[in-house]
Amino acid sequence: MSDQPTPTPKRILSPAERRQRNRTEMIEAILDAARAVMREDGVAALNLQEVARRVGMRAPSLYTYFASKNAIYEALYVMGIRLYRERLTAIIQTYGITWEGLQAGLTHYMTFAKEYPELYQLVFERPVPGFVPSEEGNAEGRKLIEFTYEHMSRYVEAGVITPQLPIEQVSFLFVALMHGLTAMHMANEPDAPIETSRFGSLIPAAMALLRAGWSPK
Amino acid sequence: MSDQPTPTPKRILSPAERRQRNRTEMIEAILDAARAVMREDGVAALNLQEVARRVGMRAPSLYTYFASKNAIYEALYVMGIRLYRERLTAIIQTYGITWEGLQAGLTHYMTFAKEYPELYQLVFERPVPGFVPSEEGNAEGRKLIEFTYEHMSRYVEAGVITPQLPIEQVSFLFVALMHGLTAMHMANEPDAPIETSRFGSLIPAAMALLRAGWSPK
DNA sequence: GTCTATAGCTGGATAGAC
DNA sequence: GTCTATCCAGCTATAGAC
Repeated sequence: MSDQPTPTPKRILSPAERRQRNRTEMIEAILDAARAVMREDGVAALNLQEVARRVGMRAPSLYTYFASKNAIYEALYVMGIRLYRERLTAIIQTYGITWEGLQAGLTHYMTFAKEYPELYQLVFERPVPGFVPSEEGNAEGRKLIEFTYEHMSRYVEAGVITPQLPIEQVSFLFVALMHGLTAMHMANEPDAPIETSRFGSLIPAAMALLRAGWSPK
Repeated sequence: MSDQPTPTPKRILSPAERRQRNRTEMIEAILDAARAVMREDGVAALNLQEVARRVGMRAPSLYTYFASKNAIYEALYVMGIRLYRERLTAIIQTYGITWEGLQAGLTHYMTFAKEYPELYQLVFERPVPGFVPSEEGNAEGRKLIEFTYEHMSRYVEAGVITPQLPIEQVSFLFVALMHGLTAMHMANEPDAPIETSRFGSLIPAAMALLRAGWSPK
């Protein structure tokens, strides 16, 4: 036996695995291209021929990877929800259940819209007439709503905010305020940095006002 | 001379005037049909052949009245802004500059979205990729913004609200909150009566909270 | 898996007869 | 002013050769 330490060998992929890997990469490339088109021309203006051109193939070849145009929307819808939730989870872990954490969590809504406008619109608006997420997509959506609600509850339980309204209503008001500020931000100065933008800079003010309203001591 | 009192005669319209009247009625009929299609299929799904069918003609004939599909969008955009402002003006005149007036004015935003969803979307969202209002349309838009701002200023001057923020920011926060609540209302229960709906019923609560935040005495 | 070819559809807009 | 006929463009999706 050799006393050379056995280096973990780079496992040679089987042909089937290699096919799988290439396929996965292709799917990612297609989704990336689709997102780029949606950003440039609008979510509803997604166009398979343009997507195909960008990944170096012809439109019919896309059907090897996605059953339809709607399947691409669907995949991106689920991706958007998961990405939003992952980022929010990371924020909570960084800040804990604190006033700063609440502010960061709210700011995240606008940040997400700015950084991933195509995913934001797909998840939080109805930009595509006729596109309705499948049951799988809707299940992800419900998970996000539940997550948001639980998230808000933790701030109340921890005493970070002491609202005089049921948590559900508090949650709605926060979401509505962020949704509205985000819409105004994206319509008027989508490229401005959030902290100093006209609408992003209102987030702390809004929070302070709301806190004063809820906990006037 | 006859001592019969001369009844004001129904003035006979000249042929040119009759043509003009018919034309005006036709234009109104076309706009009405277009709004119906937008409501049913989505603003972006407006379709000239369907509009023509509903007013009893063929698509090419529409071009006698409107230069293009975009011209129809444009006309409805301006109509939406004017209608919104007229209704708001009426509300102010009814209530005066009072707390109830402020609430009615805010509620009007959601009411307008519910009653005229196609005009609401056209004016306050960007539902049609590629449609940008002309200079005339934009001028109307600016007038509405200015009107809102002045409207809000009057509540401050009258002492109905005593914000500790610049009026511009107060105005933004109100608009953002209403926009967000309206989006949630229209996405979740567009047919519910506003006063008792999940999101419409939050309007007074939101106002009270905001007032407490601003005027904690 | 990728291609060409094409079906099949929709919809905006124009030309020209009536 | 309204029509028929048509152009033109764009797009999704499928069939079948390679």
